[in-house]
Amino acid sequence: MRADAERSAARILEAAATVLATDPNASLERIADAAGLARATVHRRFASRQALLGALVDQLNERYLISLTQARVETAPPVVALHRVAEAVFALKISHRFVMDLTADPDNCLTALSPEVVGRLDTLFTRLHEAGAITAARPAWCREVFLVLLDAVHRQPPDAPELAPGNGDPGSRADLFARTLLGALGGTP
Amino acid sequence: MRADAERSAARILEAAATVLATDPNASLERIADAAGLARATVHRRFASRQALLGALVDQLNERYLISLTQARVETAPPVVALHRVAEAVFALKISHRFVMDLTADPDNCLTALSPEVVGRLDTLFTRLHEAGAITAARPAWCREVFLVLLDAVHRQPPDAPELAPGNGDPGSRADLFARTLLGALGGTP
DNA sequence: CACAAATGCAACATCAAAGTCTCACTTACG
DNA sequence: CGTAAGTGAGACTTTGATGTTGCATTTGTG
Repeated sequence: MRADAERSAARILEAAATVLATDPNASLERIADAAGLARATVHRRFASRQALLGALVDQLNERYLISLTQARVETAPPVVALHRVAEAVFALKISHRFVMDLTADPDNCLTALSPEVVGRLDTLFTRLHEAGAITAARPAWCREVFLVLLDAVHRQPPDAPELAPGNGDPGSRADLFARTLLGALGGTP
Repeated sequence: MRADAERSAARILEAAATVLATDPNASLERIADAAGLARATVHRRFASRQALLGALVDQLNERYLISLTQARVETAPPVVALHRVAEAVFALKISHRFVMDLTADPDNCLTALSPEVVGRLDTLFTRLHEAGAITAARPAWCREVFLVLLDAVHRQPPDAPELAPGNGDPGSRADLFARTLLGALGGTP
């Protein structure tokens, strides 16, 4: 594969992430426009819409794994790890409505988040519980709240008072998110 | 309008609420099937898909208003009112993903929840804040968390341990929801 | 009962998006 | 530089959903 082809694929994935964040049902043409490419090129790089979505999910999972590793979810103090994960996730600028839609899709047997990502997230929640940072014990419940709150914080405008004074940068959002999540799961932020 | 026609309209709205809860993009044919009616009948009762969605939103708002009034959000102790509203909302069995999707839709200028519902919800949040039940001060932020957590609790299976021992009835879900929301907004459930 | 209204059924038109193909062109890379 | 690969543009087919219409049948209501 030539270098520019690879670049095109990357631009398409980036554009898809951006466009699908605000409209999970956007057409491939809108994605192509956002990427500055012709619609035909999208079809050349990705055989079908399903394939593009799959590649997007794969990329999401890869980046999640990197973030989870860098946050040392298995070894660092769990609350610290949570903040690190949150900051990394907001830096990704990925819409989690998209993930929720995929997991809720009936004809989509595979959950959007890979088993490895789910497992490591669950590890984090288990450690948070053992450390007394949260009272919720069941990782599946924690994960659900985790995802919807990511979405909620992601949608706040950059000038929301809750985000002060960082003004919407990933760190500021991560703080609000971690505080809200810990409270929601029965902890004392 | 004849009595059975009115019944059909009601059945369609009910089926639409059920089907759209699991798939916000379900076709009118699936909704018609769920209602046990022909697709043509759906088009007779509702001129267009948009009209059906509008009617669904109207019904949602009506029921919300009734619930807010019955919960006495303006006068009862705010935490009690919150529990009452939550219980009523879960009894409605309405998907809030649907609402979120509508509010996020770019070409849908009108927000799904009516100004009156939004206003009365904001009153509740303001009273919760004044009473010291939550620390979050901005109603818009509270509303966002309110909606996404409704969705999260709504999606929990009836046998989730968090719901014990009511086993998924509206009251049990309402308790989990209120506890989670208060914690998320900085209170002490 | 008798009539008007509602429904089911099927056919039809319309439309947007997905997917395929060709061809002229541009660009990367050996 | 020359070739092979990538791209843009456009035409085309297919598919699924929406919306419309006509007609026979059923059903509610005065």
